Parts: sequence; C-alpha cells; structure tokens
Amino acid sequence: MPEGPSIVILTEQTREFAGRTILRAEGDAKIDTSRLLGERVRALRSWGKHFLIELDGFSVRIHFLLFGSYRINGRKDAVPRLSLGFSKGELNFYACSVQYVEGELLRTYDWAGDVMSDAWDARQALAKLRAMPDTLACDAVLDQAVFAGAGNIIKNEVLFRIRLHPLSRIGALPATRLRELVKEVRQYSFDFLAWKKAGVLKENWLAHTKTVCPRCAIPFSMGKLGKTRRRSFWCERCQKRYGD
DNA sequence: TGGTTTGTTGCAGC
DNA sequence: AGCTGCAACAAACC
Repeated sequence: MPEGPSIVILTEQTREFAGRTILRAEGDAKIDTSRLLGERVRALRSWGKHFLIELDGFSVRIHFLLFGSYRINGRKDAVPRLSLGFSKGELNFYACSVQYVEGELLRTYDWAGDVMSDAWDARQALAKLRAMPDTLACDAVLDQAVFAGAGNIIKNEVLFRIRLHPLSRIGALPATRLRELVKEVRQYSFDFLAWKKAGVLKENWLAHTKTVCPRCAIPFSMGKLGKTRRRSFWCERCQKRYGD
C-alpha cells in the first residue's frame, strides 16, 4: 500500500466521491471527527505517500505507513481508524495515521517534489540533491523532501536499473549520473503504477527481495544501509560505487 | 509458526 | 545542538 503510485491508484478509485457530502464520520483516530459532518469533498489528491481529502479550508491527511489499508464501499473485520459515510457510498481506513491539514492544499504542499505529480520538477530535485553532497544514494532516494512518494521498493529498483551502488555519495556523482538518478526515480514510479494496476508489480522486480543478480548472475548483496537502515539489495559487480 | 516489512514519529542518550 | 538508534505502532505475507 504505502508507496506513492499506490496512493495515486487510491485517488483514482475514489474520484467519484468528489462533490459528495460527509453525513457520518467516526473511528478511533485522534482527531475530532465531528468537524467533518456536513463537509463537502472538494477533491481527492495524493502527495507522495499522503492521501488527501480536500474540504473547504482544510483537508484530511491519511498516511498508511507500513500496515495501513482501506475499503471503498466495503468494510473489513477491524475497527476503522476513520470511517466516512456519504450521501452515497462510504470510505473506510484502517491502521493509518489521520491528521487535519489547515489551509489550502495547493499552497501548503510542495507539488514539484511529488514524483507522481504533473508539477514534478526534476531541476528542483537536482538542486536539492546538490545541497546534500554527503548523503548516500540509498538515503537520498528515500528522502521525502526530494522524492515524495519514493519508498524502499522504488529505491532498490532504481539503483539497480541505473547501475548505481547504494553507498555512493551524492556529491561524488558525475552530473550525468545525478540527472539519470532523478529521471529514473520518476520513470520507475510510473512503471510501478502501471504494473501495480496490472497486478504484476512483484513479477517485474529485478532487485528488491532478490538473491541473484539478473544481469551477471552473482549473488546479490543485502544489508540495512545508510541512516535510514532500510533493506538494500544490490550487485557489487554491476552497480558502480562513487565516493568513499 | 514466527520473522519480516512497500513507513514515520518521538524520544533517550550521547 | 544535532545526530543516531531504538521503540512504538499494528497487519499481511511467506
């Protein structure tokens, strides 16, 4: 559920709820759900891994973290974190983080930083990366201030696809390699989206959870690298390491 | 069956 | 002060 493309799918699946009025709001989220009663949904959006229900002057921000789930016009056998009943249909969210965001979404969020957004700006991402030369590639891809929506699967697949070692220092990358990194995070995110929709995401993984390199057939390395300590899968032979 | 994880926050300790 | 490591959260998968 968690990475950006999956949230894009959720916004598409809930498009029909735009314009509807919230008639019932409950759940064990630590927010005042009564505030939602009578509110009309202006839009459903995603920013990175955030799912946003835009209302008048404020929004509901849902983050699914690692374990969150949802049901559209259905329920699962669990207490919902947030359950919204509309004039027609209902939305149920489980095991997620729910917060209010005050003000206008289009002003409060950095839409150029969302890898799935039409407003995505590769040049701004490049500038952010240049300002963090000591950061490792494996941490940089997971940085939501640079690549909002990128997660651990995207990290491993992108670094393998462009043959870049996860322990490379960002400041040691030649300009062409840095541009390639930015371009591929966006490109792979859309491949992820298409494969997820087609139900073939896992079948297309080249590196994530793999034990053998599909290019040269030597065993993959695996370790919890960088400040983020997230699992990395890489090939010592195929993925070039810059800096040290 | 139990270990693992597509994620983030907050806090203790250094 | 700023960094890092860890716990907490909590559910499906293999």
